[in-house]
Amino acid sequence: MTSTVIKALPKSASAAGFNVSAPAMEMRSIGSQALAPVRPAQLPQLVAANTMTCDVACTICPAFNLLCCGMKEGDADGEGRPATQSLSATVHTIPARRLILHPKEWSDFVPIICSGWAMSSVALPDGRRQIISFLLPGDIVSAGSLLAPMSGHTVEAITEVTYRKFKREEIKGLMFGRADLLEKLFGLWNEAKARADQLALDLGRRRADERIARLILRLSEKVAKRTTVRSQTFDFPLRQRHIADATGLTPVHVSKVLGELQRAGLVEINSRSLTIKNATELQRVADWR
Amino acid sequence: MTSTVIKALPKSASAAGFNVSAPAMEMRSIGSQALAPVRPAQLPQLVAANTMTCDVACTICPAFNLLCCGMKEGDADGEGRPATQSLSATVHTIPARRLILHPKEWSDFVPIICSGWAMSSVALPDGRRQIISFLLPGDIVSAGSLLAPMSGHTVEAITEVTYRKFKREEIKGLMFGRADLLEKLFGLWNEAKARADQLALDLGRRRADERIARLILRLSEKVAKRTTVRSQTFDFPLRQRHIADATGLTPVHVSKVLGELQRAGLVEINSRSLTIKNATELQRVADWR
DNA sequence: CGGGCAATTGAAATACATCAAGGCGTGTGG
DNA sequence: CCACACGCCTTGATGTATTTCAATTGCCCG
Repeated sequence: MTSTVIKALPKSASAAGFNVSAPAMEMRSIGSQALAPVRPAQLPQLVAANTMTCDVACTICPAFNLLCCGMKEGDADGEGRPATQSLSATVHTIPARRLILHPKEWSDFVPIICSGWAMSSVALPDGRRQIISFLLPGDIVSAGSLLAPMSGHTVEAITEVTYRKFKREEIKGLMFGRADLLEKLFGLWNEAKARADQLALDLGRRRADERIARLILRLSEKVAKRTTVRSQTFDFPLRQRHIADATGLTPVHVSKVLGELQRAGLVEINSRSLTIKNATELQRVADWR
Repeated sequence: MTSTVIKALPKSASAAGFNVSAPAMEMRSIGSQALAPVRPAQLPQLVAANTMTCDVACTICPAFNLLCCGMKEGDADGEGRPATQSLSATVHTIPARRLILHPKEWSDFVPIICSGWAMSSVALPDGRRQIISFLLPGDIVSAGSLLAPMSGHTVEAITEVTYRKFKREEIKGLMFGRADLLEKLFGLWNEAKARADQLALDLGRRRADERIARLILRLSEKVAKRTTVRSQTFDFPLRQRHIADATGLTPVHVSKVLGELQRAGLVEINSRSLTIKNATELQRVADWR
């Protein structure tokens, strides 16, 4: 695992890569040039479908909104705090299936996904586990972990993943006293809680096909938020085991239900990519909204 | 529904009643005497098993910890803010089965349970629903709702319930800038999220008997925190329908499993009260901790 | 005293899990 | 380059947990 320390999170630094698909990605040392204004226009033009430019990713990224944009807009209350400039992060790249956060670890760091897919789950000693959320570029690994080390969760890379680790204490120091940043944080919290509650509703009260269809639609929307190009096809690196652990089902049963959905022409999955072929019907199955 | 406006939440005001059991309770106008030091010793001595004195309740009550104790301890940073004194709340008493918070309502108030049992749930249009948590005296109706109106939840009284409604804006005004209060709030929030995630794990990956046994043990601990007297028997106003909606099961099936648990001599339920007769075995069934 | 909610119980249906076998793709070591 | 192992997916047969349906009882409350 490589690791590079960078200073702050300037707009240009995000050029270090936020893309949804997970290509073999190299670490770039962006420490020294961090403040040089690299414009997106100067970057390689690979804005293909389902590939996220840094612009879009940073718009979504809570870290960016909380820590950077918030910074600029926050000028209202006057002070150019030194804390702002000293916010540091280390960048890490890890292969698929590696852990980003161990369930027992009480880390002083807050990881934020930069590229690739990860998952956050809770598990029983006997191996049964429940995936709480899938993490895509721009996602904070558990909003709650921002201000207090919360554990019991396992965070694992699904594809190769690049992420930044911020020091919790620095973030806290920055946020306290900034009402606007706190407001944004509360927004994130409430979203996370609302999703958790919806998950409980799904697991407790919906049947297998509903759950799976809903998972697909949720992921589809989540991916869509991270891309400029609308498309019914997107990268889908999940194994059926992941779908099973997210929906509280068995891999075998997931295979059967997924097979039905495909035979019915609602979706199509091949070579790690998913296409929604009949959105309205899929939404009907999912009892969407 | 009666309603009385009181000022602040002084230690003595909690004498207005925090008890776990839900007797027919009358509103007491505590507005004018709020600041008179009514000592618990002067109250009727009904400290029976499972009856909570205001002392214990206030120790537990997040509102009290956040808004009152925090107040006193917070003297470290010097200022005696006027906001502190102007924190107001209305007290309400409602019968069983009445709603405290409507799913679509975007309320400007934060309710806190003072007596009785309530439940917080999310529901589907077709009537299926999932109980997210049971609320006992001292519980804030959703920690997240403290700082942003979060809805989609239905909060319903199970027994007759007394609760206070605080103005969100006042609470926010009080909390911002008080690092110690914010820390406590984060703690509450993280607890809530952790419970929600455990709930998802239970619903997704445990079987009926485990879920029910765990619910009983959780409630037992929750009640125990609110009483001074240790006892294996406690008030249990839940209908099997509530257990079903909390565990993602059917009332019929709850009846069967509960019947087995009772026939096996693990628990006993009669006349709205529950006794854990074989804790160790119940914990084994529950796969506890 | 009657009506409605709550709980119990049994029989039948069904949704999902488990078990088992085979195919397919992919990486790996000979 | 091939053989092989391994993980992943599929499919069918079988088992089981849970739901649904239905009938009965008790109880509380008007």
